[in-house]
Amino acid sequence: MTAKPEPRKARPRSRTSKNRVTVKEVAERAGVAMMTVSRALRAPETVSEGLRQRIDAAVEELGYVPSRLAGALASARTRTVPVVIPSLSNLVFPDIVAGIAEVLQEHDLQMLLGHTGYSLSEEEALASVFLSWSPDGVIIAGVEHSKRTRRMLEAAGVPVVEIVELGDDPIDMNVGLSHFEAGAEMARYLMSRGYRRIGFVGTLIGLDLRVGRRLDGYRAAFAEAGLEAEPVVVLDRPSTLRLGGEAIAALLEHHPQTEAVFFSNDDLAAGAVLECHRRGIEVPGRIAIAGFNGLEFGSEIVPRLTTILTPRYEIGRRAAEMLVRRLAGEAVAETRVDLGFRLLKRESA
Amino acid sequence: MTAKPEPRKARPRSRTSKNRVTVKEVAERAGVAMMTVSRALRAPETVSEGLRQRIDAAVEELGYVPSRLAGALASARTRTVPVVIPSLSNLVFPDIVAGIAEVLQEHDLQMLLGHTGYSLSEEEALASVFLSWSPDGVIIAGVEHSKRTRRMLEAAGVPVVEIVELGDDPIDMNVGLSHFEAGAEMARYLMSRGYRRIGFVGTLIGLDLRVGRRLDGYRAAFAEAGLEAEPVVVLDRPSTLRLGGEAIAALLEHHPQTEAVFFSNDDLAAGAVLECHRRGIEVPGRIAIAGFNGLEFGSEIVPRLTTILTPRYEIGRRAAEMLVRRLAGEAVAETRVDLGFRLLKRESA
DNA sequence: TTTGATCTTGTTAACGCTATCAAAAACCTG
DNA sequence: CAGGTTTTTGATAGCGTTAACAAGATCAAA
Repeated sequence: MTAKPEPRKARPRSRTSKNRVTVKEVAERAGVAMMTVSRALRAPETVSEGLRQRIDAAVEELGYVPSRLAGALASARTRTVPVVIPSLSNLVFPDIVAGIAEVLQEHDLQMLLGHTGYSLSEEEALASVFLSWSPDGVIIAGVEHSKRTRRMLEAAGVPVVEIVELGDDPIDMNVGLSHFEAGAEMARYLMSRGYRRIGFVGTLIGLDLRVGRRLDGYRAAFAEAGLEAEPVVVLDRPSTLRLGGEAIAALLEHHPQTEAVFFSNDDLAAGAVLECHRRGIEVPGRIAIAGFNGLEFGSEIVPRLTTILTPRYEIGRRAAEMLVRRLAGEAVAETRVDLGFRLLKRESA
Repeated sequence: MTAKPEPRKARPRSRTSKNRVTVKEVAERAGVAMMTVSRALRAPETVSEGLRQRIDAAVEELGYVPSRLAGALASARTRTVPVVIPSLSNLVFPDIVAGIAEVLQEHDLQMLLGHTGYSLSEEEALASVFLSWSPDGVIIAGVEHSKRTRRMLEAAGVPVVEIVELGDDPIDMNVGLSHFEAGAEMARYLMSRGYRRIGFVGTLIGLDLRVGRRLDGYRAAFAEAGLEAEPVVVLDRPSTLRLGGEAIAALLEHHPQTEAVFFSNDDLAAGAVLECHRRGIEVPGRIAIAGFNGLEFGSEIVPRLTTILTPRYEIGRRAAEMLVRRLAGEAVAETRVDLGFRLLKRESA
């Protein structure tokens, strides 16, 4: 009990997941130092022709695949950018993601996609997981997050781009459009067409606060014109065509004087148009219908959907570009980019 | 030059990405060993109440966030499952992904989503990147991959589930349905409705070999009945409603005797129905139209789309469940699961 | 009490890679 | 061709964690 025990030696063990080939083996095979192998793979031009060939051969023969895990840990760079979006089934996001993916790929950055299901707590959980992987940057939809999420993102010390919606106080960078303005614009347009009793139907679920913004803008425009926006129908389920159909049916029954309806997105609006078609209700004769987003199907149905086109792909690209520029150490002058929207005046309203 | 240089000592450096808080600091603060901190976080029940509290407090005070990178490297487990799908904009995949995500989440596994754009080489690149992150398992759409992709997946030594389509020689596990059978079933159904001149319109792009399978089955059924499937129109762009509309227009012009058309998916089919609507062409009177997948909008248009419903969500869940079971060390008896499909007989054909 | 079994805690050595810096080699230049 | 400069290559020490094992502490049974 008194004799100071000499330091124990833990015996080596084989913890290696499988018979993974490592740089060491490649180095031995090629007769060079590990470091030279590492260099030959990441910056071939810094290694002499001869060695490079020997190394490449060894890599090929051994079927060496570098462990990004180890590389990332050693270099403190993961070349990884998580993208947090609310939903995959909402066709708005694939377009955005496509834009992001394209740019990130060009710069050899790996995109990690996560969806929150429009839930703030999910978003928080996702952010936490993603950040624990030490990403090089983060792209996240929306400007409203839980306090903790915001704190984590700020503390992460990496570039963050909030997308889709423009906020007053972005965490870092922000690319999107004013959903308030878009809502107001549509309201003005509908009024300009002579409609007066104009309803609003939208899904207000969890994180999809963009809808709320559009409604706000919508109301503001009416207030300005001395009119009142009504009826306003708020749905609490994810938007589907079916839901839009049900909504228009209910609305026509309970508020028969309504002349036009602004739906919070094209899915609902198109569903309403289709429902009217089935019921033989004339659009826009009996009731005018407008949507939001400018998805493809809006231009295929009859009558074609009046809607607001959002620059989704462009938002994705721009966000990724800003991120990349920041990673390259360049200063990004404009950290808040408004990409606007376009009113598509078509036959449905 | 002669004196053997004594081993150089590289001086320590600060490579730490930022002022990251590490277990070490937490341990010091709590007055315990690093290992105890590690344990307290991963398996709290193995640490005594008192220490656990001190550790939790230290974690909280320091704002410690474990580095998964380091953890994964040390434990040779990343708790990560890449999911490789062809496309995000094809509405088929979000359903599958939702099923997968749900199960993985329950088991604390992180899903990494990647899309290939239906390109084999993209798929290969993606597989390579994902594997270099040492995932715990892989879920990948389709059963046809490049030789190298297949080799990499086999060599990875982790559970692999190929989904959507059933193959004869899966890499490991396989969940899906027979697209050949589905195509044949639709052909038989259309024939049973009395149609004889039945065309096929589909997009055959890159990796979407499922369409080819459906066509094969379709042809086989015709051959069996002593009829010939024609015309067969092969498109080389991604499916959209617009494309379906154009296709039906062209087909009616060049092959006016055609009585029915089987589209390779609902997008095309719905686009065709809408085009006919615009042109005042009766469906199915003048031309019957059938689709594939059973997406929502098929039941909202008029006439409702006759189609084949695929169990997408279920495919996702099942695939993830099999993967999880394998990770838990359980043997999975049935490694090839046929989840079938359902013919939805509606008004369009 | 003693002894063996069980539970907690700690020590050490990886995990597989790359940043850093130094040595060696190759290249100039007058 | 000496001396300086540039380019290549190499040795070492981490990156931040956890597996493996060992030692102490605690407990139960005898």
